[in-house]
Amino acid sequence: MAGQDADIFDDMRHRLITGEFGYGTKLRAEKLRHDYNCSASTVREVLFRLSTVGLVEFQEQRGFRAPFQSVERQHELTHMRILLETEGACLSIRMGGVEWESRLTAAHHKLSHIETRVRSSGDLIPLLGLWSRAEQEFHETLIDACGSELLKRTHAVIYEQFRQQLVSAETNYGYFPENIREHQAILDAALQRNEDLMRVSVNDHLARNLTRPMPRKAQPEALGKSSAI
Amino acid sequence: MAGQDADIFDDMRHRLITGEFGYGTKLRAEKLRHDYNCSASTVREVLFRLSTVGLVEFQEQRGFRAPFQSVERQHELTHMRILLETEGACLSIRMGGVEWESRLTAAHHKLSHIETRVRSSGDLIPLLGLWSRAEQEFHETLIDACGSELLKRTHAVIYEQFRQQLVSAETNYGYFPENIREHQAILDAALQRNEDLMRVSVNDHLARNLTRPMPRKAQPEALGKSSAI
DNA sequence: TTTTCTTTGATTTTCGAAATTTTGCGCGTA
DNA sequence: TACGCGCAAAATTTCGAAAATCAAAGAAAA
Repeated sequence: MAGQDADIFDDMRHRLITGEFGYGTKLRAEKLRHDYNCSASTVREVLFRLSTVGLVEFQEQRGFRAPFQSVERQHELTHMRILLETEGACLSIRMGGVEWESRLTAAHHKLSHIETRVRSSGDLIPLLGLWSRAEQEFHETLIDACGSELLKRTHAVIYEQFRQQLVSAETNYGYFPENIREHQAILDAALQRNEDLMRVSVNDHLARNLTRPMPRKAQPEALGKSSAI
Repeated sequence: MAGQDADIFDDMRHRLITGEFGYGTKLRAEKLRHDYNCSASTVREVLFRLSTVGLVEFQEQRGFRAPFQSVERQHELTHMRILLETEGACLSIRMGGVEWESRLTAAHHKLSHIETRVRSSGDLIPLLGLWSRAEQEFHETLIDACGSELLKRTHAVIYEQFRQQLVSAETNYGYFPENIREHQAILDAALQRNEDLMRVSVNDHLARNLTRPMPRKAQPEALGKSSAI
C-alpha cells in the first residue's frame, strides 16, 4: 500500500474540516496514535504537514492544536477568499472556454439541487456532507480555468481554513438560505462573461462573513479595476 | 537553548533562498545531518517545515529537493505577488498613518542608498546580501499597514519563493538598474496616497518577470452571450 | 537484440525509547 | 493573600536503527 502516511493525512484533514476537534483542542500525537495504531512520530509528521496548510497550529516546544475561532481570523480569511476568488474567476472568464462554462454549470446544478432540498426540508444536517463537497467543488470550478496552479492551490488552502472556521452549530456550518440566490448570481455572471458583475456577486456572497466592513477607498472618484493589468 | 530545530530551520532557509543548492538538487537528510551534526529525523522535520513554505518540494516516497526553475512558476509567483502587493499596499494607504509613511520612507532610503552604490560600482555581488535584505524589507513595509496578518504572511511566503526562483547569475539575482526609478515611483504613490498610481507602479516594477503578458480584460461590447474562445 | 523478471543496493518511512523542555503543584516567605 | 522557588509529572523533541519502498543492474526468456 502507498504510505499509510497519506491515508492518515487525509483522514485527519477530514476530521479537522468537519469540526470533530473543538476550536483550540490540543492534538497530542501520543493520543492520536491509537486511532491509527501507528507510532507517535508518524502522527507528528502528519500534524506537521497539516500545519503546512493551516489546518493545525504548531508552536515550538508546545505542540499542535486545532486553530482557535476568532473574528479576526474569519475576517482575514474572508478577505483573502474575496481577493483570490474574484481574481481567479475573472481570469477564468478571460481564459476559459465553453468547456469551463459547462463544468461550472454542472457543479452549480448539483449544488443547487442540494440547497433546494435543504430549503424544503429545513434541515441541513442530514445533507451536510453532500452540501459541503458540492459547495467546495462549485467554488473551485469557478477559478479552475484561471491558468495558475499557484492561485488554485493557494485558494484551496484558504478555502479549507475558512470552512474550518465556521464548522459549528452556532454558525450553522456556514450555510445560509441566501446561498441559492447568490450562487445563481455567480453562475450568471460567469455565463455572461461579465467581470464587474462577477466581482460584485462574489463579494455579496462572502461579505456576510466580514465582521467589520472593508475599508473603502479614500478618493471618491471611479477606480481602476483591481490588479492584473 | 530554544530548540536546535529552529536554528537549523533558519539556516536551511537562508541556504535555500541564497541559492546554495542548485535548482532541483536532491536534499538528503542523511547527508545534511552532518552539516548540523544531528540525526536524520531532525533534518527531515526541518525539510517538512520548509516544504510548508514552498522553499522545498516534497514527494511521497521520493524525498525532498530544491524546487526547479521554470518560467511557469516564475510567472505564477509574479502574478501572485502583484495581486497580494497591490492589495496590501492599497489597504496600507487606506489604513496606515504617518507612522507607516515614515517607516516606508526609511526602508526606501536604505534600499535606495544601496542601489545607488551598486549602480556606481557596477558590481552587485559584494552588496548582494545587503541589497536582498533591504529589498525584502521595503516590500514588506509596503504592505505592513494593511491590517491582515494572513495577507502579510501569505505575501512573505510568496516573496521568498519568488526570490528563490531568480537567485542565479543568469538572472542577475533579480537585480535591475530600473529598480531605482521603480522603487521611487512606489514610494511616491504611497506618499501621495494614490491607489491607482500604486497599482500601476507595482505592476511596472514586477511586470518584467512576466514571461507572457497577463490576459487583458475583454472589451465589454465584444461579448453578448457566451462566445466560445 | 529486445523484453521481462529478479535480485541487490540505496533511499525513505516508521518505530519506540531516551533526552530535553514545559507545566502544574506544593511549600515557604514577605 | 500574593509571590517566588523547586520538584515531579507530563508533553515535546531528538535519536539511531529496523522495516518498507524504490531504483538500478543483471539474468532469463522471447
